[in-house]
Amino acid sequence: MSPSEKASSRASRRVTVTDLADAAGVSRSTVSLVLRNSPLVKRETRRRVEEAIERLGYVYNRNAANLRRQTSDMVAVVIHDLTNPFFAELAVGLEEALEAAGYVSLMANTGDDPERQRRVMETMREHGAAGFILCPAMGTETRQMAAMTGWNAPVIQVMRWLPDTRLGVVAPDYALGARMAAERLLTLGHRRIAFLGGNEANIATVERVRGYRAALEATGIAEDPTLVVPAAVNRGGGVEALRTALALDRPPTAALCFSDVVAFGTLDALAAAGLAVGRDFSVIGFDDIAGARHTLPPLTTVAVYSRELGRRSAAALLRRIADPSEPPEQEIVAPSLIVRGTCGPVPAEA
Amino acid sequence: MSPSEKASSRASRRVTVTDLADAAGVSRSTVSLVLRNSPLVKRETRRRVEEAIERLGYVYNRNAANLRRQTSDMVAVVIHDLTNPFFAELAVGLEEALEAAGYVSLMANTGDDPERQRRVMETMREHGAAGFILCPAMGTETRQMAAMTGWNAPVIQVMRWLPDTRLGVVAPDYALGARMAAERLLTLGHRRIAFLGGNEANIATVERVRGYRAALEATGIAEDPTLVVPAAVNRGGGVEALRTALALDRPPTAALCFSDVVAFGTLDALAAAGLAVGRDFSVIGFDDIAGARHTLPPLTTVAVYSRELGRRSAAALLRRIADPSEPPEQEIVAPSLIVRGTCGPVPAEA
DNA sequence: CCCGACTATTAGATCGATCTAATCTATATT
DNA sequence: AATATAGATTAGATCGATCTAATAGTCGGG
Repeated sequence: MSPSEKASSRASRRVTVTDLADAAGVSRSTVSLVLRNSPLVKRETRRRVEEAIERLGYVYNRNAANLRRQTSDMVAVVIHDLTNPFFAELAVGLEEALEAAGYVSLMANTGDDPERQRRVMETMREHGAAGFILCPAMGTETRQMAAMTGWNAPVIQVMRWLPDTRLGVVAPDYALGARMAAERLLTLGHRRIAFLGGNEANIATVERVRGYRAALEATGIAEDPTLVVPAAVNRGGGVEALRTALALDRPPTAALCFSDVVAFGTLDALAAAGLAVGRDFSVIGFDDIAGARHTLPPLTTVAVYSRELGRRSAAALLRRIADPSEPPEQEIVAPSLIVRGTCGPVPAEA
Repeated sequence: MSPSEKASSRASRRVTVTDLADAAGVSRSTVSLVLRNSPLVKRETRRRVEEAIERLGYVYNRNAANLRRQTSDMVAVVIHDLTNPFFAELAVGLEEALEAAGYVSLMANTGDDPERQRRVMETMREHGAAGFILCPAMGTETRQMAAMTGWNAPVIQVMRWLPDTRLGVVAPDYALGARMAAERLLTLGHRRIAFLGGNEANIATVERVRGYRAALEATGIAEDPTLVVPAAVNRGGGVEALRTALALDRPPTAALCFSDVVAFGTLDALAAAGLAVGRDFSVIGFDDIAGARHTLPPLTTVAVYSRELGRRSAAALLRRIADPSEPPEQEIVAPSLIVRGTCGPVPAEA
């Protein structure tokens, strides 16, 4: 192993199969067979090649191999906001499952910028990504999504989706989650229930509101559009939305929030208004992020299991990569209601 | 140009420069010049080639180009925990800067598993990553890091680093941050100050404790080892550490926490113990994550600007990719103290 | 001693782009 | 008219691996 010192110290050309072939006294073909663990090669020959690999410090070139084999072991993961813990969990679940399956992740954060999204997806396509996992940026045009169906790689939308395309989808059943949450509040006697946060341009809001309305309707409660208060999906949005709701002529006694983060803001604003959460006013969040169990009182919320959704979308993509003829599926996963301490019966004087 | 039609309608083989050359009636070389925007080609010729690109739906193959040019436009980003908002911000800053520079990010989450880290780094190396950004998993062996210096691609450690290697580092000045925080508490009259959370196997803890000790020593305060309470760097760890500290014979009147998340737990535990934060007990966090301004009272903390650190580490890596002879730098960035509401003068009766 | 049936190995083409060095016009210079 | 110069294009080798089809070598059966 001492002669190898020289080779590794020279920072020159990289070591290739040809070098290995020369060093081991065999052909490139044989080296290639060894690299791919073919049973065709004789024990002793394999040993010689492996010794050369070790001695010369050979590094396999996956890009060259993929080029020749017309395959790819890269998957594109395009998320709109990784700093949102909900999507960070998703990304981690995705990457974990892809790595386990032998794929490597090309990851990008679009910051909800459709133009940047278009750019990175194009670049990843030029890199020969075997498939795409996409959480579409707000404002993504239908045309752009439709164009992707022409690509020869499968695309799975996660968490958000555009309604009119024939691409795969993996997402929580937002409508069901919202419905379960609203039903909980109805059971507790609440009749004026607000929906706080979100934006009807976003499918995730549309679906949640749909579930919320369905629950009210099933109980025979007349719809009051003023109770649906759009707002930014961050903590500040929650503060603002609650203030708006409380200022109504007939204010609500409970609120269903777009997300846990929005619910945090709502709790802040309730504290500021001197209202006791769970007694004077009830709140339910959405997502069940890590912080949800630590609010005071702990937040009742709808768990969507984003890490698990990451694993499932990876699995769905891998299925379609393995068999492109498989039709795209819409996998809508049921969430569950996590009852903690922010909900109580409707206050007496109401 | 009509015989080419057949090729595009068959969903079979991908379109290559050769197809474009045939369609435009020029050679592959000329097509290649057009693709790279060379000024050598005549206006009219370029037009013909571009028309063919459009018509045949050509997709550039970056891997093939990189193979031939012996270059790479991929950078490896290996983070130990993306679900930690502090690191998520880092990753977003990194990816943003890399994308702007024309690179694509191979991203992986190691979950603090050194073996998984080794595996993904090896895979990314085989993909020909032009450089590596690594936040080393806890328990990473020095040997493994040393091996990377033999790779022909630059490696930058971020946020955490192993002390004995000659790789680049970009990180906050944890010692300075902790020192500033401790000095703040000393100025307010506190004499018994605890350090809560972290683990001395982690350089980030070692450094913070060093800064904390330096501040005490400069004020002539004798060191009390019982006041340094190791704990998990999550919310539960903060709860536990504070309880331990309060149970001491001579309990502290203030605490410097390993991170904001630990500080959140500390605030939880203080509330549970019936102590008023900022009056009975003072707390300072570390990181300044998004939730820090929303605690009650808002958390005084040390801001490390992780997104900016992401940009800087990307810049440092790109410099070394551009000029490999450039020596690795250690870029230790000064943080700043963000004074909010969790600190007050030392209570009278103490 | 030849033939078929294995086992182990290999020469050479190939994946999709780029690069080098050469070729071929057309125009300007002497 | 011959030559130099610049502009536009191209043939063919090349990057690092893999694949196909062919070739040696070995052995037993007839």
